[in-house]
Amino acid sequence: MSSRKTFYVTTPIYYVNDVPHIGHAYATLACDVMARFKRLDGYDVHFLTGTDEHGQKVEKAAAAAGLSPQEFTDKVSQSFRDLIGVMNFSADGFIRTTEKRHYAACQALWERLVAAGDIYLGKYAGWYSVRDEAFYADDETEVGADGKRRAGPVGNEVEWVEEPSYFFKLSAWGDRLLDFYEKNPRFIAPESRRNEVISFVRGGLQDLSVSRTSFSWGVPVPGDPKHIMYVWLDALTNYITECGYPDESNPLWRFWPADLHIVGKDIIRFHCVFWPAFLMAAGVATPKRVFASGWWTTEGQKISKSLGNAIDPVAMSAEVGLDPLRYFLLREVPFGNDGDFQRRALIGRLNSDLANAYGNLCQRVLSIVAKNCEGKVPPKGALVEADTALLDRAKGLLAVVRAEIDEQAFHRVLTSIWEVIADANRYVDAQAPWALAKTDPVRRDTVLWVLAETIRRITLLIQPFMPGSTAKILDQLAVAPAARAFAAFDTELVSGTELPKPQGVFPRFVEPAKVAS
RNA sequence: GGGCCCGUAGUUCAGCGGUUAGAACGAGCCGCUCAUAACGGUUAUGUCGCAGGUUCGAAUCCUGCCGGGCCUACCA
Repeated sequence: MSSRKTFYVTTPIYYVNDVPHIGHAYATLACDVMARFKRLDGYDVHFLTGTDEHGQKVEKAAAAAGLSPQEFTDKVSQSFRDLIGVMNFSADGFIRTTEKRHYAACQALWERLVAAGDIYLGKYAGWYSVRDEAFYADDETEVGADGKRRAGPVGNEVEWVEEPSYFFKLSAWGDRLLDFYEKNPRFIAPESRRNEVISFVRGGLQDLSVSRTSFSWGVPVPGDPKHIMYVWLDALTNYITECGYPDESNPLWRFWPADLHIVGKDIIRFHCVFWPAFLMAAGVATPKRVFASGWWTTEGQKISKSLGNAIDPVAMSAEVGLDPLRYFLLREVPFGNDGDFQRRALIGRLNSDLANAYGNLCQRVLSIVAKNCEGKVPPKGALVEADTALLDRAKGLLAVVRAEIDEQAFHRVLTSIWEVIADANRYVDAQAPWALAKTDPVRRDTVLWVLAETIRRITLLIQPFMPGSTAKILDQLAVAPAARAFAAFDTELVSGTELPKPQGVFPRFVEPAKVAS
């Protein structure tokens, strides 16, 4: 029915072995901004997040908690679903790998891979450490003085284990993957990740063991249910399960292939090597782009459970406000880099960028309008050069921001917008509308109109980052909900429109502990 | 061991062959008073990690070294 361009963006599905922290919120936030931006820009958008719930670890964690795996995952999955509300994420779908539809999709994909001749039954053999629950390659082990073979970080004893396993013929896909990367230079970002992946693939690929018989919490292999599918084959499939795979008549199938998978840098290989190989083998279109985000540290330290220094997005947003937190995460660090979460930096951004620059700009302009223009959008008179210069900068922003959004360069988007905010503050000082009030009210009105109009344009563009706060500002400018999409970017505020009483949107943050001195 | 990335003002970073190396935040001084003690103007600080080399010319290219981070597959 719709001929609009589609845009499909996904978060990683989060492993339920962990409770949500700032890292999860960060990846989902980036997707949320992409989704909101594209919706405002007229796209038919689907934004998916969810939870990855299978595997031996979950099985064991559930047992330890005295719950069935299903009860356990129900509980943890819900905490991720709750994060959506807390962070004001605009997810269209939430998928769980324990859903029936997902089993169906995984099994269908498996059968397609078997039919294509890319899966065979073999034997998985290796040095296994019971303590580490992990296999080690030959060269990762060494025989000690006591004649025992050891491996791993703490040198646990290993034994030779063989178990039947299905394999995916990944070794046959190296050249086709390299070719794929070359023809699709935008497939992996940032650049350094792309280099890593290419050098990994150039180094040669081994066949991938894609089934396990050592546990049962997962998707059974069709026709051989003693085998459970390798969790990554299972997990990656979620992106097409959502679109209805294998039923290509499903209305959501229009979204495949995905435009963007945002992932953590730790799972880049699964998304950039295994996933396209599986899809190509099964004859399914490959996603267009995978972007690897970095990690956050806290005040210079790695986030770890033992230090208990994980940033809780719920508590943090309750303290400083949700939108300032969202702004900070995407402004402070170039997306794709690692970042350090410093409280001082967060407060600094909140006060200087939001309260002083943007919030105060809105407030100073709107309060002059309220006091001088009968609370209506002032009349727009003849424009002079200074007026058009500012208006043109604001108008030009949409094209700049579009381009940066498509690169996931969120910090540059915000930098560009804030340059115009600084211009607007300079313009206020230069034009001094409070002085014009006495000498030239007509000119004053035009100046105020130019400012209100500039604020409107800027605010439209900030919506994806701070949806709650920008809605309040647009309310204060009496911009109708229908006029908040980018299709209305090049309309103008209509003089004479009644405006509500202005109210500050970004209060300064003062550290409660700090006593005024 | 192999590979990738990074080291530039107090801080976070931009610049990636060409006049006296930039921005923001923070600091000093001045101005303004519409505004959330907010805004504007202005000043200051850098052996551009170290050492060689290429070049008329290098933060920018090459080599080596020092320091930091990441990847080097089957827990996810």
